[in-house]
Amino acid sequence: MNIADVARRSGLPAKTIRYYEEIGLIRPARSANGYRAFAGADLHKLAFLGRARSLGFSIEECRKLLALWEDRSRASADVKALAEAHLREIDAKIAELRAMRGTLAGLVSCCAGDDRPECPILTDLAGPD
Amino acid sequence: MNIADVARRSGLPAKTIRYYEEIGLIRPARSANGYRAFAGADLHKLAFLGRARSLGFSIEECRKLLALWEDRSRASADVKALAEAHLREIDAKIAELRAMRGTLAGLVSCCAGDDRPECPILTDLAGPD
DNA sequence: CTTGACCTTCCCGTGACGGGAAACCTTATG
DNA sequence: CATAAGGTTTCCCGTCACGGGAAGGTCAAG
Repeated sequence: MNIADVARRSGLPAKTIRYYEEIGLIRPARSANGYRAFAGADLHKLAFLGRARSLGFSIEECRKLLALWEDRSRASADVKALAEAHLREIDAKIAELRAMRGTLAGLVSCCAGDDRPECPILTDLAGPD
Repeated sequence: MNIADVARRSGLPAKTIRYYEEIGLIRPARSANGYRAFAGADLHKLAFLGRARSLGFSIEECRKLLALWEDRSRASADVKALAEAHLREIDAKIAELRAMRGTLAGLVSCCAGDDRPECPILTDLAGPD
């Protein structure tokens, strides 16, 4: 399989696949002409990576997940710990965004939104004076 | 005021303040010795920027907010539109994170988390086979 | 006069790629 | 057989919003 096939089948852009090779997540073979020659296992890994990334795991977390996946003597506790740590990161981000959202929504609801210059959003950003 | 004073009073790191000057958000005067000489207006702008950034506005959005703040003939509708657009971005991010969280929490709850290798998290990431 | 605390600019690194150039390879068509 | 079109390679720069750290100038205190 050439890179375009793998890109189509994995749903990842060719650029991303080359990047993943560069940082050592995959090691596709090479054909005589220098083209990357992807095997089924490479495709499977890329699909795995795509799904892990879509759940918000960082590249380094994906690297660990991939290692666990390939380690048949893994303990599921290690995978679960990784996932739970990521879950806590997600929760922290959601909490931060919700706090922003709350403040901003309050300001927006106070703003007339007409052609006059008075604006509680700017007044708040300008701070207490 | 030197940069350390402004950093302390605005809550922004000196590095950030220099960066904001570099990209044209502020234009502090210079003393004879080459040091930045911040006026009250500069400090006020930096505090404004710090608050806008803490609400998640991008640098370019902050630039627009700053321009609106300094434009006494602004229409509050313009500010409100900017804030509402940002609110929609925040909502989109929250929705994306909540979707991730939902999927991941489901997988985590199915994982035994013991020393056996069987792990539904990895099985799911590996895809339908 | 020296020490130490400031300040300056400059350059590299982050994360996870995307865009685009220059050059090579393959396949289809005339 | 020549050529055109499309696929592939590497390489390098740009993103966003700074942070780290080096090399060197400045200032106030002892």
